[in-house]
Amino acid sequence: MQDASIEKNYRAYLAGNGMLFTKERAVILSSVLSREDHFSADDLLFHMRQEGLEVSRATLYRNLKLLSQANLLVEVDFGHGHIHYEKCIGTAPHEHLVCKACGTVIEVNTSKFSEAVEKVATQAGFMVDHHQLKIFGTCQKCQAGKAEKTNP
Amino acid sequence: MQDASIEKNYRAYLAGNGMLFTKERAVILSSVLSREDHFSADDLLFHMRQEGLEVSRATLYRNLKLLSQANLLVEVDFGHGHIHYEKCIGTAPHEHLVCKACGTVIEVNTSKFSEAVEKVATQAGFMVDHHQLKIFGTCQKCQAGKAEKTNP
DNA sequence: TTAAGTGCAAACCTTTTGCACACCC
DNA sequence: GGGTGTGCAAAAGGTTTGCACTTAA
Repeated sequence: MQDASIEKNYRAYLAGNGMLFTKERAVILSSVLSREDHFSADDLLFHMRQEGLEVSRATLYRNLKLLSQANLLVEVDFGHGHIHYEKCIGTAPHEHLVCKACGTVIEVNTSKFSEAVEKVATQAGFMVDHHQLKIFGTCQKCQAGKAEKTNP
Repeated sequence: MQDASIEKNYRAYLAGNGMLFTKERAVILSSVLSREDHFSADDLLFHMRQEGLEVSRATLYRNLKLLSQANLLVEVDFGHGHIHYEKCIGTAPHEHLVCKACGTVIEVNTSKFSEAVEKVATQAGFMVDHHQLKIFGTCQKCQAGKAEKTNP
């Protein structure tokens, strides 16, 4: 889906819920759509400020929550002490490998799990919205003892 | 594994790292081992106090982290704003279904995923320690519209 | 004896909230 | 115009930390 049509959908979502499409929402939406990685609220704020786009921290948090509710973002937690966000649209289904030694998050493209997830949940009468598989362990670099600690 | 032998292992782990086996550590270990569910630091503290077992909050946090490092606990995050802990030993492999409406966490016993997880990770040169699959959606009760909001 | 651990209280950090003002439709 | 959103600053809530005191080995 193109960004323009995502914005159109978002406007419709907002209107349908009696909410306004403000300039702050426009700016936040386009900043979010421009990111390919997973990011924290702080990351995003930092990058927005670098580009001269000013929104308050409170507004950003309020809107990240809203975008999650609108299914444009998912919240992910890598145990780094804060929430990470990830675009839903234009992102291939993938899972995360989290290195306990250096903190790196590796994405693995796979759709194998999705059907298994669906099956298991359905057996419990559960209606699936989305899932998160996180695999914790040690990345290749750290196994070789040559990674520098990053803390994304 | 019996609790006694777990304690023995833990003592060995501590000794091997130049750490002491204090009475606080003994009390926390046995409290943790007595729990079958997932619990927050605060849950545990509350229950310990009900049983007249006093440790300070700081000590509890320090020791929960230590128990995780010793692979006796895993940290899980259900997006409830705080970490949950879960015993590693004596717990069947299972995954979590988290209801977005009422917050309930349902456990689903399955070992199907483990081999798939292993395979995917190995292809990325990743050494698996443990994994967490969380499935977000709506539980049966909430689909029927008859759940009262709990926030575990 | 002495290095390691504990308790306390204060600090931290991310996220949320109350309120007055601003803005979208 | 009227209700929705924003910014600010303060609060909240879970978790961590500095420091003096205690304790295991």
